[in-house]
Amino acid sequence: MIVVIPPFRRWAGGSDRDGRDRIDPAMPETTLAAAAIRWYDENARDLPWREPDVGAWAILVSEIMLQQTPVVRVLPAWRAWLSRWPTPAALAADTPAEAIRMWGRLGYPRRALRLRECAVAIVERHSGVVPTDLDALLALPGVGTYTARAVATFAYGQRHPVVDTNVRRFVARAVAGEPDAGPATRPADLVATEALLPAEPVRAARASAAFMELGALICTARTPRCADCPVTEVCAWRASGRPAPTGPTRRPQQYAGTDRQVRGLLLAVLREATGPVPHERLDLVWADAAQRSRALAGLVADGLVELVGDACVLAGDRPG
DNA sequence: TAACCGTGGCG
DNA sequence: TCGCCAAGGTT
Repeated sequence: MIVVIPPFRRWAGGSDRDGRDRIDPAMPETTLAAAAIRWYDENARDLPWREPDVGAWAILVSEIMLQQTPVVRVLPAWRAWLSRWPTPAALAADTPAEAIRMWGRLGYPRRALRLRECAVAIVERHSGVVPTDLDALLALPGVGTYTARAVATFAYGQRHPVVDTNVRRFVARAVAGEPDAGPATRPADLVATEALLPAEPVRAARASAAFMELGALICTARTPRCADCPVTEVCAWRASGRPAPTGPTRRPQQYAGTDRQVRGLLLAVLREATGPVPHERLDLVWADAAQRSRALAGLVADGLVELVGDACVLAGDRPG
């Protein structure tokens, strides 16, 4: 396996004179981490899942909810969810339908289903305690590379690179000098971010939180606030004159007129309903019958909806 | 790898 | 107005 030494190693360790090619545990933490943490100490948002006494379950719930969903919309949903289901066991004992209802309009309702499956798995495999092991976390439904590392890091203080879209963008700019990150997280992104982390685990966790916060508040996708950035002195993107993205811009995902919109409309009706919803009621939400039935079939296949005779209910809802 | 999977707010 | 974006995961 060929290991490519990224150019930021030139200054990542604070010294490049010995030409070292691997991270020395005793090496002082990176310029980026130190500056980011200093900034984070003064500028971090007061988000409830960052409070010191918050448990792993609450952090896991926040991470799932925050997938592709802005913080402001997650805040009330997170409070309501944990108030109702303070433990994995509590959620595991309830129906998918209630989880889907509680999810409200956060979007991507399959996450509600997976979060409940996650709770079931935690009860069955881990005695109701969110596992600490990275591989055990990765094995949970709805938990991928980012979420597993985020929980292991922020809930348990382990030292892992935590790479979300904010961190990818921040590292792509500050370290690689690129105007934006690639569309998906790659192993190389984990390697590049890991190289920036302080050696001490709890401080590494703080660095990860700081990188994420910088990406969310300063090193934003559209209009980066470089004037307020704590690492602007060492930012490779700024040093090269903030070049604009060159390659083909990936087209944004479509929504209007797609099956996803129809699924959303159908599920909104079922969420509000107290009993089984006749097909005639669902017919009202979308004119195209073929697309309507395709969307409904998708909801059923995903386990969000069940057919009860000539009507529909959220999965697990009692027909009567 | 790329398409699929919601929803709402903002520039 | 409407394209773009928001703490991804799954297939």
